[in-house]
Amino acid sequence: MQVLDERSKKVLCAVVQSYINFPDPVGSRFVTKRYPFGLSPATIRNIMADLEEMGFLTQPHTSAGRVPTDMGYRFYVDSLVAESEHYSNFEILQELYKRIEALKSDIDTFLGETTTTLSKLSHYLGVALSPRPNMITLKRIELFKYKADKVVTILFTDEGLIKNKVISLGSEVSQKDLNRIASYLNSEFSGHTFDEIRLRIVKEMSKEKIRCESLISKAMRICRETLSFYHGDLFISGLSEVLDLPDFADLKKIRELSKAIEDKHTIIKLLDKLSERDGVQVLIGSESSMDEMKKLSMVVSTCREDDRPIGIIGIIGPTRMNYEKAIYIVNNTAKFVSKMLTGM
Amino acid sequence: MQVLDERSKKVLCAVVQSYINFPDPVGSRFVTKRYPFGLSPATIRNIMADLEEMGFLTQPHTSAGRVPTDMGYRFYVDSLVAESEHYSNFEILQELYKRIEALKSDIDTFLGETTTTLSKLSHYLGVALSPRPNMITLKRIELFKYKADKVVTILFTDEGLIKNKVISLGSEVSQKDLNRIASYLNSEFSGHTFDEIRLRIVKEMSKEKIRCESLISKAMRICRETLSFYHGDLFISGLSEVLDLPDFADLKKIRELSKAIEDKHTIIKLLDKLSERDGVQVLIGSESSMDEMKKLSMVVSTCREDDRPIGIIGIIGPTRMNYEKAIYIVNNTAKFVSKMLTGM
DNA sequence: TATTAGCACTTAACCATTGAGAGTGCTAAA
DNA sequence: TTTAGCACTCTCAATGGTTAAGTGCTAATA
Repeated sequence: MQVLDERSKKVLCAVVQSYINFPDPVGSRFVTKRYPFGLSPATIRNIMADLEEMGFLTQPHTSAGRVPTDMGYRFYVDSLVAESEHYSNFEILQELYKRIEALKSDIDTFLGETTTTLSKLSHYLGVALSPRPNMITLKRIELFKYKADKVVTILFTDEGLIKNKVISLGSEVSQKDLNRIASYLNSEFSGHTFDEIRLRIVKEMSKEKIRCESLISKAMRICRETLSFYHGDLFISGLSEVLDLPDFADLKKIRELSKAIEDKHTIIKLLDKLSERDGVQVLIGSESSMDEMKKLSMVVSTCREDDRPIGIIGIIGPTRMNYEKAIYIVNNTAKFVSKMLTGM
Repeated sequence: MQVLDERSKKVLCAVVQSYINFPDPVGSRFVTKRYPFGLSPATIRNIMADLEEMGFLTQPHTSAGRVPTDMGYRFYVDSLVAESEHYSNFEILQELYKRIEALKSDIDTFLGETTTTLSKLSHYLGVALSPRPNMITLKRIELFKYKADKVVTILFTDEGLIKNKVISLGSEVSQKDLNRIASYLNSEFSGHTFDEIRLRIVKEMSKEKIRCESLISKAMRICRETLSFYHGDLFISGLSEVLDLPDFADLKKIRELSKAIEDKHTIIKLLDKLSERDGVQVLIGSESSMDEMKKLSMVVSTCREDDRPIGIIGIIGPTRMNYEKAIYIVNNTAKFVSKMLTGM
């Protein structure tokens, strides 16, 4: 790929910025007016034609202005990061602190509320994903007898996540036995990740198969069932925010979006992949190589308590997104949430 | 209000039914074709004019067919109930059983999944509301020390709802003290509804104010905080289903709907009101006297375990809803869920 | 040689007009 | 009391002409 000279870069960024602020294809004349480079529309036209040839811009139709491609957005975002954080907005921070500080509940509702905060601040979709089974470590498990043959299991994790689940055993078990089972499970599995535990259980169970009704095999069954459903919860909110955007003026786009939201699967997969790296990450449109996300971008960041990742939060919006603001919000929210959780 | 003769009733129901099946204003000619009453279009026209005068039908414009008003739908629904359950659809039931039977978790996820089942079956919005604080009775409370000055409280209720919450105390408390607090709370509050407990706490605390740091006052604070957040959870799903309906072809309507969904408050209030009565209930459009619901109808039913209401489930759709099918689905789902929970 | 002014060309968006189609209300006949 | 006939109303889709915006190209210019 050819390298861009300084002037082309400036024009490209101007086009992207202008389009982000105002959802109409931007023309050469408009650029000269708004960004006084000291060049005439004709020159800008030439530059824009080059940029189009290189794949940074496109025209919706012959006689319209230009619109950034995903590649164009990518260039813009990268150059944003390069000149680090110019953007700052004290009001947003204040609002953020106010909203998040008020929440002191379990991690799940905390993450849920964080997404609404993100969406309110950004006017895009707020998302959050609690830790995946390979990242989450068991702290303690408690078992309670509950009606006839049912057992309530409660999982405490190092990440501050608490999960409960009702399990139906085939036969009745006394609370005393449950206590023994629980202490066995705690001694065996405390400190291990869910994935590790699952693996161990599979191994143990094949060994244990012979003495089928032993307490251990019951313990294994309980533990397996408890963990089986856990896959990390996805929180999304703010649909009504994005519906006001001109990008979703089209019914078809709204349908796509709501399908993507309801499916969750795709988004979880993406977030999961993104959670491997640290810091704020931006994924633009087709970069995700998911068809459902073709017209959507994500700005995400992992939250950590000390060194432990306790979830990933972010924003989903149209590719024509205010990346600067989104990055600012996500970055600060992630930092703030991390701090809150560490202190919590 | 005038009383309808048999013929008018039939015509009215024909119009409503036809409009439900096919979202175009229905004309006199169409009625004669589809519903062979042995009457000519002209006669039907006269009848329809009468029905319009009485408020059962309207015309979108002079030369269009007629469309039911909320009153028209109401008449139709009432006459449906009168001739009891004609409708039956074995496939739906099978699908229902298959979907719901697979779920054996805690009530919350159970209700959540039930809403998606409802929406998938009906192609409308599925909703569910867990019991309100005045209906839910505490079975047991457990307290665990969790990191520094934090306490995890776990509520067991008779309804099968298990809730947990992290509470930050100002000062550190030993697990031993927590155990004492828990057993105190259990002996005091077990068997009472959340609302009753809240009331009791307020009273006790004003009494207790003098001995501020006593264990009892700590217990009260913990219990109050635990209960304070509980207001019954609302589950909604199936937005992408309703977006395919012609009733929501308009962007403005979608916005309204998504605002209503996100607000939750309105819907909770409505469901709450509806949960007082038993059996399937239908609320049509403006009958709710909520502006947000002007164009929406609800079909709901309470679920009970034995005698105890354990939530309310239902369907939200456009006023032009297939009430017969919706009633059928809601009714059977409620019954089935109740049975599942009782057996669970 | 790089930039710019000028101009012809393209296209979407807007507007008014038109005609077809559907359905009504009214009147007079059966 | 019901029905056939007819004039009237209104929406919807198609049509065509006009406008405005923006381009690409060419020739002139600094």
